[in-house]
Amino acid sequence: MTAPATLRVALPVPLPRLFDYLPPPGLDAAAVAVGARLRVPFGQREVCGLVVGHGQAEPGVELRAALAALDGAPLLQGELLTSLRWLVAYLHAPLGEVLAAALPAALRRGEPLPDITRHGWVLNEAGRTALPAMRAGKPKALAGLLAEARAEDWLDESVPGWRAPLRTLRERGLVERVKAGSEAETGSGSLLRGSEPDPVPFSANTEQQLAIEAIRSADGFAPFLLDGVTGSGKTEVYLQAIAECLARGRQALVLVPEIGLTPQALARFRARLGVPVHALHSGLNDSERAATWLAAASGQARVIVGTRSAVFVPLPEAGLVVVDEEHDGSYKQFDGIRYHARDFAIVRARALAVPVVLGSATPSLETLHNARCGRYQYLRLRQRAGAARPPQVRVLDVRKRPLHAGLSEESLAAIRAALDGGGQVLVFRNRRGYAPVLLCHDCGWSAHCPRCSTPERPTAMTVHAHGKRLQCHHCGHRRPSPPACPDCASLALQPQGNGTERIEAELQARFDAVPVIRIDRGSTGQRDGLQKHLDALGNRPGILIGTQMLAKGHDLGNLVLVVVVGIDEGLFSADFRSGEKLAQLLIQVAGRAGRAERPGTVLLQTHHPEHPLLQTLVGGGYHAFADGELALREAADFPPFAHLALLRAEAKQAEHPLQFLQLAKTLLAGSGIDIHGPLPAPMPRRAGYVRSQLLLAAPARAALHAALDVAVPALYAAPEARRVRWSLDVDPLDLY
DNA sequence: AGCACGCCGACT
DNA sequence: GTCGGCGTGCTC
Repeated sequence: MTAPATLRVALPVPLPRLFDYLPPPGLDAAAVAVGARLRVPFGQREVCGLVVGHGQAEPGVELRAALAALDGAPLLQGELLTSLRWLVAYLHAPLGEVLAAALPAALRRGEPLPDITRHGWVLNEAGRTALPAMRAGKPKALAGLLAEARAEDWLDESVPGWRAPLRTLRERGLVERVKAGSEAETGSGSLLRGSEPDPVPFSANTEQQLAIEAIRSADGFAPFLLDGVTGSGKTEVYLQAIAECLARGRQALVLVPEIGLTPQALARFRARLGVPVHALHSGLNDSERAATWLAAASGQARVIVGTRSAVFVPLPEAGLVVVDEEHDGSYKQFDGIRYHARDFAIVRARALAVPVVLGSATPSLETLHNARCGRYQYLRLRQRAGAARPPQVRVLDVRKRPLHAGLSEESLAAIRAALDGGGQVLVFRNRRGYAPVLLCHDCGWSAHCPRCSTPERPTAMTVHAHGKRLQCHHCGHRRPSPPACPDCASLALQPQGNGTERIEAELQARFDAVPVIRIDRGSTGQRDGLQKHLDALGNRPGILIGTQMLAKGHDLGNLVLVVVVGIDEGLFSADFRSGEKLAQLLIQVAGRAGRAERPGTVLLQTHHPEHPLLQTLVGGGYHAFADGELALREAADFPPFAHLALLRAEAKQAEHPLQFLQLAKTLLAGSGIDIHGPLPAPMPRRAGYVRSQLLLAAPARAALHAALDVAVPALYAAPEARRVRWSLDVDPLDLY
């Protein structure tokens, strides 16, 4: 007698293994497809997993039967499933967790597939008869449109408030509801068609045409870096490439950063492309997300624009992938499955054999390096569209100057002048969660690690124990905080940091005649809250105060001055990527000023006016900075010239993370990769947990992964692992 | 990750 | 006397 057939199931649990089940009662195992969801008993509970294979029961192992197969056809299959398996190997993460992360939450929980049938409205016989005689008004206007069947989603986008006049037509018995593709639908498939593409002719300059032509002539997988300054028309290139892709009958996927998916941006895509554009972002509820995901899987959705997790939509008819603002840190997931959506987008484009366009005014050094090595085709847009002129950038030395809530008197005078001239001001506080650095306000001195610093790359020591102690986060070196500045003997040593609240209070007191609006997560509810604030301000003089949220996106029509405070932490942060992040941020913020006819001014307040990053950036722009930074990274064996992974662990008892990481170090020793640590994390205590980490580095990616392939399974099995919360971060963006 | 089982402190 | 703290172990 042959062994019973079984189902191999990946479950959403942090265990690096699969589980075998007998098929649900009354069902043959072969009838359950790979890629379908399966509800199974698991311990004392029920969970929903994915079938990833079939097998045979081994003698002596008691298997439980699955409860129900949830899908007749696979949900995950083909290229997406293959790419996700690649991701599992790359992240060294459990298959079940990765597959769960790729599914929209509603489907992950095992909910039934939502109905994605599209409906529309069309005039019936009576309606066509009545139309000519109708009184002018909204019902008649709508009736005119409904001479042809129109989809509800098209009406949502094109005819605001259409449901009220529709009600009138329905009460008079003039219209009927139809399904897309049904016989009642007049015309040929008109429900699937959107509005006509915007007839406004598109005028590309030479550089844009070259870029469009290069993307058009790509055959199969072809990665592009589209490197263009703010206002150079990257979006126009995307739109042309997408239109081309649609014309070939293929789907397009566009990834945007979290703050980039504004209603205005979507409206522009919709107006220009003439097909429904499916948005996938945090503002949607679970069933809307599931519906969009399925619409992509069915081929119904032709253009999908979404944030990080949209990289997991199925694309059975893919033709193009775009990653806008590819340098943006929000593409990296920071908990759970720590994937990078930009990197995974490239993997998928390769598997799908389609072009992938990475766009940015400030490309990440990884991408820039790939472009310069010839791995990506390098497309540059240097010309700004229209009359926009770049802003004037000035570095403001604030050493020994009196500061008012962190603002120098020169900055305050500039703000006064800008407001008096009827302009708007943005006070941008750089705050990216850098660990605090001790700084001398009189001379700019800050503490550097004597063991890890080089003249080109000083490594800051971070402030611990309420300012009493300094510690290097690379080598663990510790010393007490000095009572006075070792360089100038000043007592004006202070940990960096002036919150936006204090700046707001100061500016409100000084400029009480104009609105002072603080924008941050606390003061502004969600994405729409910010837009409402901006709408209320209009073009009137006023002051905006904020952090990253204000760096880009929303247009401020009358912005003439940007004051940037708090950049010194970024100049000397312990994190090797802080310079790159600061440079990108400063360029992006500067791009906010002077987008109108008059050039804007950007003031950079600093205790380090001579710092090479500022000098290079102001003098030579982002690419001059990137040249220097890449040389430093190469000399110091940092990415993109080395590959990193960070093993983190935390527990309430300090010895547990150390024991765990020590074990990891033992498991990895002898594999030829560099191991640094275990070190206490720069912010070692959070909510009673003690955190520690082990940094792994290798010049070649293969060596790093070979070492992890051996060590990670052993870590899962180790008793030390159960006493800590641990995670592995491949290609970490932050070293903490 | 959940969830149960199991063995020690402050409460009705 | 029990309610509940989180250490340890297991999940086809």
